[in-house]
Amino acid sequence: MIRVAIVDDNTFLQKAILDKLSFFEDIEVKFRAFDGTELLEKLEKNHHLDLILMDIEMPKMNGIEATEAVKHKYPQLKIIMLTVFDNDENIFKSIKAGADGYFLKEVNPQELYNGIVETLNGGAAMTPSIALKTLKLLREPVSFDESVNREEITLTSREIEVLEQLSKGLKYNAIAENLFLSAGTIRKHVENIYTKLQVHNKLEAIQKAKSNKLI
Amino acid sequence: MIRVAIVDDNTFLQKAILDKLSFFEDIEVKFRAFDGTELLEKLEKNHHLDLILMDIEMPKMNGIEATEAVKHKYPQLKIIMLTVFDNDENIFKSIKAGADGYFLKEVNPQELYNGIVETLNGGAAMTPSIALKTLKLLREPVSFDESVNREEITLTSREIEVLEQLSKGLKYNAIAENLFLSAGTIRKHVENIYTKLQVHNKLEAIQKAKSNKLI
DNA sequence: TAAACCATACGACAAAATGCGTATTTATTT
DNA sequence: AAATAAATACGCATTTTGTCGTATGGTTTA
Repeated sequence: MIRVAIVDDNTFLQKAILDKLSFFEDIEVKFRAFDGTELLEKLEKNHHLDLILMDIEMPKMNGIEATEAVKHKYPQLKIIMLTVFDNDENIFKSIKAGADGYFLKEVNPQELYNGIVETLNGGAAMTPSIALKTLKLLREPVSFDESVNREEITLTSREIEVLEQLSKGLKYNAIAENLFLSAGTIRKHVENIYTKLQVHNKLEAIQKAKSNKLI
Repeated sequence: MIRVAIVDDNTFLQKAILDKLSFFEDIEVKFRAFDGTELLEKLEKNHHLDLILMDIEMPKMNGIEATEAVKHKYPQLKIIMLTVFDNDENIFKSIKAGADGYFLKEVNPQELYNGIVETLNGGAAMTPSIALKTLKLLREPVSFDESVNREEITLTSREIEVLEQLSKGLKYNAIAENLFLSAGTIRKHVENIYTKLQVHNKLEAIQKAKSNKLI
């Protein structure tokens, strides 16, 4: 059985998706949610899921933010975006957020089913019109991204130096020796870095710093 | 003052480099070593250095291995390769190992000095003939690399799954919940991963796995 | 059928990392 | 001159990691 969740604020469209899935006996819709917040709550209690069909336009937490949050906490869960809008920005942001596929809601049942199966087999799935847009986005990089997404975070040069050594896998003591400081100071720098980047461990700090081109 | 170390197994060539550097009063040669092993030993006691001039052909531990080791432990130290050979493989491997510059030993004093200063200012330095080779190497990727460097490491699918979640910054408990296992099992998997990859922490495991295209 | 490997699980100890508070000195900015 | 930011440093409590050993059932393979 393929365990699926549907996230959409529109009851009518939720029903439409349910109908499409009802043709296939090996798909079980474990639950539905009306926005990202509700999805995360329900996942807390039951993340015994394979895949999420996610709308984008939703109140409270939209599908892109939700995708980011889910992928961060449950990287093994597959997510297919299922939305009526196909503008470049949504597609781009969804991919960035970690979506595994992107369908328009007008997709027919069989294609949707195939897409789900392919995604679970480690592939990606999208309607042709979306695929074309994806290729174009790849050919001409940048655009909304970068400027929009990049937050205003500044690290001091010392902090960057520490972070760079951290990213090599060095321990606090080793970094302290390298920079002729006490280990306590390194720890304080790291602490300040975490606060600035709003993260709670090395890995996240390094990843966030890299995505913001700080290191 | 710019603090420099010279690593070369040939006393005669060591002297030649010393002579070239002697023209510049702001360069102080802190010590000399005859191979990578000796360099590492001396660095243990005194890594209050700015830059290392490194030969490639040396007994015990050659310049490429030494560069890798030094860069791993003391990422802030700059390293300029200084060798008589300019074959593609050496250049490529040196760059991979983290060298900040690459000069042939026939380089004249002023150019060497300029290269050192530029490197310390965050740039890179190399003789034009090397620069050309570098560009060519960039244009036609692969070659010796990949196949040579890549070791035979295989992780089980479960281990890869765990490693992927690790790379997202998840803690053992979170991964355990995601995969419906005990935290102890996750730790055992991680332990096995470390043994296979011959590393001792998350960061190194993730980096090694990525460079071997395991994740 | 053994042997080897894999996935699972627990316990124990040491080392490392994280979070929070506090404090001093120096430089920069208002 | 006062306020602010940066770099340095220590201490304490707690959590997380890393390393070791051991064990069991299942699967694959020689």
